[in-house]
Amino acid sequence: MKYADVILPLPLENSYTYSIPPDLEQAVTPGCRVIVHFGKKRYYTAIVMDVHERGADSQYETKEIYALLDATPVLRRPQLRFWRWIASYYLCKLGDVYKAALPSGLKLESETAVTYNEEFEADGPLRPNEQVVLDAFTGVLKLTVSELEKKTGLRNVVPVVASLMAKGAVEVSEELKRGFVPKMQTFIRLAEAYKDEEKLQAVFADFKRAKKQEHLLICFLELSHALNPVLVRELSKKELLESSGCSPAILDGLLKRGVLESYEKEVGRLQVPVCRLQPLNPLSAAQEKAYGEIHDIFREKEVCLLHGVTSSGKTEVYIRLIDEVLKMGRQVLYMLPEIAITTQITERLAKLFGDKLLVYHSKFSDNERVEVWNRLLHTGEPMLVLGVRSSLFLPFKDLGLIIVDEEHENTYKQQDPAPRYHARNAALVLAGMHGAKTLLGSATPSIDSYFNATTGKYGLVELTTRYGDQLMPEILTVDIKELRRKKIMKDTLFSPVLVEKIGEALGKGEQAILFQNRRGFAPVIECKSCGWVPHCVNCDVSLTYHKFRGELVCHYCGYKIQLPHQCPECQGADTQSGGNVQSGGPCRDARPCVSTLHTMGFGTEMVEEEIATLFPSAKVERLDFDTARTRTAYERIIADFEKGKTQILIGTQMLSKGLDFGNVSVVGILNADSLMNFPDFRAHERAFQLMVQVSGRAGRRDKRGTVVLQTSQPDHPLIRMVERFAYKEMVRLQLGERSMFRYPPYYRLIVIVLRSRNDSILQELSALYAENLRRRLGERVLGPVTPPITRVQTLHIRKIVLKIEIAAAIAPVREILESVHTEMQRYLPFKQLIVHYDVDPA
DNA sequence: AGCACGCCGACT
DNA sequence: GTCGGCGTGCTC
Repeated sequence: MKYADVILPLPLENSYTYSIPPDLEQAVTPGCRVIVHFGKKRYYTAIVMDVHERGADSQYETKEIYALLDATPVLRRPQLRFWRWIASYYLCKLGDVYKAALPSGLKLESETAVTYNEEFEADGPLRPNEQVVLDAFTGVLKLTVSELEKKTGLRNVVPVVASLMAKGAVEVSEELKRGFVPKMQTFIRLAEAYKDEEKLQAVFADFKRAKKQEHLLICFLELSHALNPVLVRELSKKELLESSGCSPAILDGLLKRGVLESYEKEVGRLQVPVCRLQPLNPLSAAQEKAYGEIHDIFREKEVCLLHGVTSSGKTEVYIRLIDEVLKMGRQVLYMLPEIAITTQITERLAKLFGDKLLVYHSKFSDNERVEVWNRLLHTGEPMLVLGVRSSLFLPFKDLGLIIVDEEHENTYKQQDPAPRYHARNAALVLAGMHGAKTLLGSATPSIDSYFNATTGKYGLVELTTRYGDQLMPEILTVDIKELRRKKIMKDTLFSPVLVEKIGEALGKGEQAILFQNRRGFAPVIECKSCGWVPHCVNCDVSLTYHKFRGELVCHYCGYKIQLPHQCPECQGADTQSGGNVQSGGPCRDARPCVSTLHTMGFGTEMVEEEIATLFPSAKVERLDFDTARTRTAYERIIADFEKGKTQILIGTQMLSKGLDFGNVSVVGILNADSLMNFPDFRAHERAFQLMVQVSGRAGRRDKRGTVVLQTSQPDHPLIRMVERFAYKEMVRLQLGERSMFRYPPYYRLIVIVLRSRNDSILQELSALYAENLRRRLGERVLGPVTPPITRVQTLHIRKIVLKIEIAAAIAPVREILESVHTEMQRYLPFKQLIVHYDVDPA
């Protein structure tokens, strides 16, 4: 008897052993997907890790593998090694990695389906809920439990279904959700019998009045070259009907005559390659030099950091390297942060690399992602994958190069569900497993990478001139505190300079970008009579006012309510008291003339509203999470701005990601303070990166751009450094602080996040937890601390921070963490805590 | 993660 | 007295 150890897509510690049915003994191999029954009901897609003959000796009863999904493994051998590394370094379960790694089209799960029994007649009165569930079956016989819950609006239909089943009204079964569905298309071919010219002549002679059919057949012969064995090609039904202009009825006539035949064929969803590939652009002298240096560095080092100012043409250098690696017959992974993968870059690469290019992106459909996966799995060809974080998990064969563009982007760190991995750092490990080189690129490298590059761990290459010797933009810092004091900026978000510069730009047919890293209309509203502020019921945050939708929304959990007509606390009494606004900014009545509610602070929606009144004739658009929900919406906004359909683009940090616009002469940073003043050791690094990246959007081929930087701390050292694009100075200053306060890159941070619904248990046990850790790790343990946002989704949060010497091995630390965790489980209320680790938090 | 078992409050 | 709330433990 053979057994397979499998891993399940669940956060479980261990692998599970199933017996292999005799007829599958040969076929089940590591890396294959199998369907297994796990628990009382559910079926899951599991991955075979190991096949062996021991087993059966243990306490539990071994179940049999239910089905084998793959004739050949869906994973390549090194991938499992990579999964194991992620799980061990980022302190999570292998099942978490599995869940993140496979596109969901490859992870079929079972779901309970409920079938209505048509013969059912109630022999007694049904309870109201039972009737509601049965009523959902009008017109359909079968529904899944989740469909039923949606349709009935009931929170928990399972018990109702159970009682209906007992009465014989319904039956339930476990069914696998549909996974990957191949895309089929109908094609048309000439029937075998008519491949002979004479026979075909006879058909034409026979057409008589059927002129349309005759026309269609001629079209078919022309398009398909069916009679020429050299040129013959497959012709889809769609193409035939479109180019001939005939209706399906006419084709049916020919099909009935038996002259033509139709057949179904699987077609790919992946982009159709452009017909002719373009040659590579020649590199500028500076690019050529950088390219040469990278080459030299790769002779001795595994990693190279390319620090190239915005518009220096880093992409051209990448393209040259990609081309070279592909020509050596190896594969390339080109990673970008999620929102930077636009049609711009995709088209550019498609023109150069044609069908060697694969794009892997969360906004692609799941079927498309499975196709990319399968394509890589079944080919050893050199391929270029343009992808996001999760593309690290694709089944590469022999990677030669990984490019991590915009390497400083913190979206490379996965935040919420485990595995909380950093794709840039994980890329280095993956590259190591393939013997590949890694190129990190950024205009504002992360301090960590820059540190590694200057201390010799990585190579460093700099591109200091912008393409075409375009100048860096001029930065005009505006003291908004002063302007407010002088009542010049009393009730507006825009300083006079900014308004003037925008006006000038519009006058010359140029464009402007306005940056405010906060979406919605205002982050807070307040009753100016009684001071009431609406808060989220689940989280410890104020609700953000979204004027467009008339809602108050929680940006942490999505909870939303309608904007109340008046203050629910005081009903808007005492309207005359005139407000207790302390903040410097302008404020608006959330419901003018009606209530005492007014706004505090501002987001992109308010910027949009005010700009529309200042420049009524300009076409304005907003680019943020709310307007760019889908790929098409996002790309439309970008495309409209590129084409000049829009003159002013307002947005959050979505604007800062590697977009190149040719006609932007003004960039406004509306409030730099909100970027700098938040409690995180990386706040200044990030603020600098954001401001420099956004500023980099200003400037045109022939003209220096202008950035208006509004802040209430114009003398802040960080602002001064942004003005001069003094990257190295910023790094030096930050490194001083980091080393003094034991932060990365000198120390490795591991955060233990403890959450609980019960705050007092959380307080007590987190202190105990930290104490236990301190006993083993001493001064390296900080906290527990309560984060600035103390409660998210009804869970209170505390954090314990570990600062580990960078040279220390992680394995002993992991052992200590594990043993302390086990120790903690002795305390019974510990079960009420949800604990996870965040290694190298972003 | 599900799902079942098991123990306590508000209803028939 | 039950229905059903969710705390706790297990799944090869």
